Amino acid sequence: MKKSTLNCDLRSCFLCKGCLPEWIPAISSQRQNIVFKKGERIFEEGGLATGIYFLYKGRIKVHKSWGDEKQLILHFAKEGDMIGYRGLGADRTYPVAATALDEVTVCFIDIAFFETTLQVNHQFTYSLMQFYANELLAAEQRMRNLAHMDVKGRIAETLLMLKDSFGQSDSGAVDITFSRQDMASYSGTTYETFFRVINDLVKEKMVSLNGKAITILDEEGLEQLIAHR
Amino acid sequence: MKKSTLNCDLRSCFLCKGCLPEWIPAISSQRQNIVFKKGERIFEEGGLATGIYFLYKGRIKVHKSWGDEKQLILHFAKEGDMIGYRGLGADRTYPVAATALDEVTVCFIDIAFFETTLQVNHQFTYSLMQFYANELLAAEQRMRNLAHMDVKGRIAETLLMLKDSFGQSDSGAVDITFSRQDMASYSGTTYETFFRVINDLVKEKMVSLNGKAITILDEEGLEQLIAHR
DNA sequence: GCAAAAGTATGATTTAAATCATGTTAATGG
DNA sequence: CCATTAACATGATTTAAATCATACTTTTGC
Repeated sequence: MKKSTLNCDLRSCFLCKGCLPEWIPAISSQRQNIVFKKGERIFEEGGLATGIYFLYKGRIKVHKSWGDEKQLILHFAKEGDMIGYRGLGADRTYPVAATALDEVTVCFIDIAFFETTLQVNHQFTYSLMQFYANELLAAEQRMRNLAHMDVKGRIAETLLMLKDSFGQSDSGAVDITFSRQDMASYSGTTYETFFRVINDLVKEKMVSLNGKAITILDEEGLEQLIAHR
Repeated sequence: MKKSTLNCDLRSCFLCKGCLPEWIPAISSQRQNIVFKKGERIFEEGGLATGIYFLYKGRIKVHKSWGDEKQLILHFAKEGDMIGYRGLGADRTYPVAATALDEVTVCFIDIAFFETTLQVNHQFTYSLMQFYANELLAAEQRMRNLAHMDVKGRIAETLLMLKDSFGQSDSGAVDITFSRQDMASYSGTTYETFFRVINDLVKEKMVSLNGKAITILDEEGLEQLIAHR
């Protein structure tokens, strides 16, 4: 973690897009651009919530752990995404941890300033409320999936989600490059099981492997694995 | 479902407590008090979101189904609670269903009026945002539990949650009276497994049974089942 | 440039929990 | 009030997925 030389453009993140134009200078004077190295922890689960982060460059995983071995990845964040917003809940601690997956540049907004922003920008507060509402929907959907969908379905869902958010490589194919470990943790399974299921999917010609990358061949097929049987 | 003769008191629900006093007359003229019979569906999963409900009397379960057999209960609501707020998300349909567990009286607020309320009552919008944030936290906690905690732990958690929200019977003991089916669906397991685990807990003297009711004897013990091992 | 660590690959074994099967008891609506 | 359905109880069986064990391969920090 170190101060960045690169400053964000004050217009591509959720915060800057949602605020009154008059408020942008205030943001500009308060924001701190910070760089994290690959693998570095941005904040810890249970740690004091000091502020909100807007991701300017790179990828971050947001996760919650069980014991010290198992973790569930809740979210993969990319450019433009906001993280740390879970710290706005009841007890002002982060209920999750966040780790950089690449070298990452973030814009940090102090929690006190963020709250002032909410008081001043009513429309932004409304957008944030809607944002939370949608996150809640998604979380409950995944809750149901963890409870009732089988692993294969959950992995199919993970692949499609990753394709939608991170897909489209330069080659035109929909390549996905996260570690199997992380993709398994997002799916709520072990990496051994993840690996086996991916092998099945390759046999069934729904995906193909080129080195690390997983390429989706049959989106329809994957969607059918998700439908309740 | 029928119109209620009984009207709510305009001060005990989340809406009335969070709004400007000047807005209460507007609420009063817009609200509709409705009664649902035990077992009646208040709204359907996937149905068009028409408004928000505030529970004035009785209990409601909020659930999401998988196929037509399995369901996951997301929330048990009681007097003062708000339901239907998940319909405020992206596509204006309820992502969950709600069913009356007793005879229930609700106060229904039309979605258009609710949105006007949000525009007028900034502090209420802020409270609602915080409410969602806390729900999100809780949902993600449960997601992790479904992924990594064993059934016994999840059932212990369910019992403690029910005790906190619904406990305290007249006898002073912490009695819980929901159907085993529903408690199992909340825990993310089958009722057979739920039953077996409850038997174990009885043997271990952590709970006791008096007819339908489950009484918690050893809260500490249950909490230990939740701690990650 | 090399060593240690992190990630990947794969088969064998175990286990937790779901499913199946069957009987009993309790609700509730016609 | 009786009948039909829903909820409860319990043992036997199956199965999906985790765990264990072992080997290989790729990173990356010193």
